[in-house]
Amino acid sequence: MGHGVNAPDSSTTPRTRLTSENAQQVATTLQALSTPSRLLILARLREGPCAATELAAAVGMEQSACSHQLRLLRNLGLVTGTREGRSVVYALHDDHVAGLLDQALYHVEHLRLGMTDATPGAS
Amino acid sequence: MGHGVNAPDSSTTPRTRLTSENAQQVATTLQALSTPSRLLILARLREGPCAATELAAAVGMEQSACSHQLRLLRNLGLVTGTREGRSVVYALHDDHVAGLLDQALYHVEHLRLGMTDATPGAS
DNA sequence: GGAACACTTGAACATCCATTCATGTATCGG
DNA sequence: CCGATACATGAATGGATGTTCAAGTGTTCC
Repeated sequence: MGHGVNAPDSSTTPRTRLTSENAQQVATTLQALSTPSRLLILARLREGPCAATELAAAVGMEQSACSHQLRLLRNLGLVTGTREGRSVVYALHDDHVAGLLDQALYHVEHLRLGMTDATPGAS
Repeated sequence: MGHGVNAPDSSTTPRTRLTSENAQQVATTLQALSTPSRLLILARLREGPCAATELAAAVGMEQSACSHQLRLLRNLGLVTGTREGRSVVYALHDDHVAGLLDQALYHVEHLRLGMTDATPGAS
């Protein structure tokens, strides 16, 4: 086994039960992964820290738009920004973010295997 | 280890690399987990199959609104609906959905531990 | 057949949200 | 100081989305 973040066995009941109270907050956090731009930003940071401008170029979006999304991700505690000279270097907040990203990609990939069409708007 | 779905070790590079191409589809699927209503629906189904009306009551939303969201979840391949008498019994599509839910809850829970305020709109 | 139950569907509506454009702040070099 | 680079921020805009209301389909029982 690795030394990283270990998620619980999915065959057992999850420790954290979802209630009407925390549902909003969980949804808010997961919404960070619900848009291509943020997903690409996080995926880029998954491979290592990166300055804002370089990051924007890497994911192919305007610097301003990227900055807005980075602010959102920072408010959610998913990424951190550190001033370094004139640059601000961004990075994933901790291993849990990397884990969340990995597992999300893993499961979504396998979910798509059993599907013909995942595009909304189908009859 | 359990017999269920096993996600890859998060300390290794994920098998599925996120690209500009599949980012949209991954985002679309993950968006199913980005709203309290759908999250509650999935969490309820996580504990076993359930008829539509009973499901709506369980998550505290109007039957129509619930049906709309169920349609969305069905189009994404996350849940299945089976006619049974006059009822339509809903269930999670497979173990990957349960796994995705569990791991999402697990990571989000641990992410929130290192935070004071996750509410957007903060200065 | 017809009433009652269970669920779906469509349109209208209000809200939210990601991007763009323009401007503001901060750091470095000269 | 002043310009240039690097980011952040605010307002505006267009598109997506969740809910509600009203009507439609399907099923069971008498």
